[in-house]
Amino acid sequence: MPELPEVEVLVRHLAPLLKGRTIHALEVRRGRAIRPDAPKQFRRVLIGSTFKAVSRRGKYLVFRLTTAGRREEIRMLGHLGMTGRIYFQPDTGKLSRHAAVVFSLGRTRLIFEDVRGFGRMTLDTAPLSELGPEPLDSAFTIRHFSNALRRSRQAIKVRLLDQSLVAGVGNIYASEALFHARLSPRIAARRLTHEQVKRLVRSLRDVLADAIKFGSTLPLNWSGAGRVSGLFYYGLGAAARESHDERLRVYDRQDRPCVRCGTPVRRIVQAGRSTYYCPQCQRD
DNA sequence: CACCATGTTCCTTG
DNA sequence: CCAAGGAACATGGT
Repeated sequence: MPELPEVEVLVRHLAPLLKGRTIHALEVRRGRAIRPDAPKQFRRVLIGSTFKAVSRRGKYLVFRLTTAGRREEIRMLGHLGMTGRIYFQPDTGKLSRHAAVVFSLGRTRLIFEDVRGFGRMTLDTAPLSELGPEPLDSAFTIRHFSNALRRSRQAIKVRLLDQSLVAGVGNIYASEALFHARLSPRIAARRLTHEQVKRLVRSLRDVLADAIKFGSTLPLNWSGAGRVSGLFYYGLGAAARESHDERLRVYDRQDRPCVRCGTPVRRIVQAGRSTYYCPQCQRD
């Protein structure tokens, strides 16, 4: 599911539904899913508390809760890893095989499900302090970005995945933003000109904002019952699936024609991850 | 069987 | 000390 736009769309979905709901019971079915927390402590803190708000920071979901008789609010983080999903289910429904954490909220329950198990939920908020600026915030400036890039010989594509540089960009949108900016993924970060950095900042914003807009209009099946389809990991109808596939302009399009010039899209591996780009539009 | 997958963290090497 | 590369984590799809 999980890059900034997908998490943002999920947060917008969850926030109004969770607000005011109280956790009556909580089952940790896979201990790894709440690392580094201990299940006992995790349950003790959360049972009886009430959701106040849900927001996003980078790829993290930030849940704020309060408990009667407790002054400070509780913050719980959610990270979806590669295959995490969060959804509501009637209390009587059949639990998914990969349901890792189950929050009972009365007649419904909130499920954190994760096939591969790279995601997690935790009361440890330390990871937030490691994150760079939000790419869609005004605090993410060309000046700041340019300074941060100047210190690295690493390829720009690889740098974009560093969450301390800018928060929320993942493997898909890194390729998409570079294609949009017509920049080669292989250029060393420090070699980017001021003009190129400017273009990249704009492209990151455009690509991410478009994806959020697109995801917000998709008829997603939030129940968790639908089959996984595409980035949003929630069921889509056939028509929606088609438009979803066409939304990405280079990612996962190896050997297919570039949507701009027709040159076959190339796939390379950088830092162990696939990068897709058009060798014609994105020259070194 | 082989290879690939939206992410992060830890270990090693230079 | 830092930067960079690679393996590990775990499961499923093609």
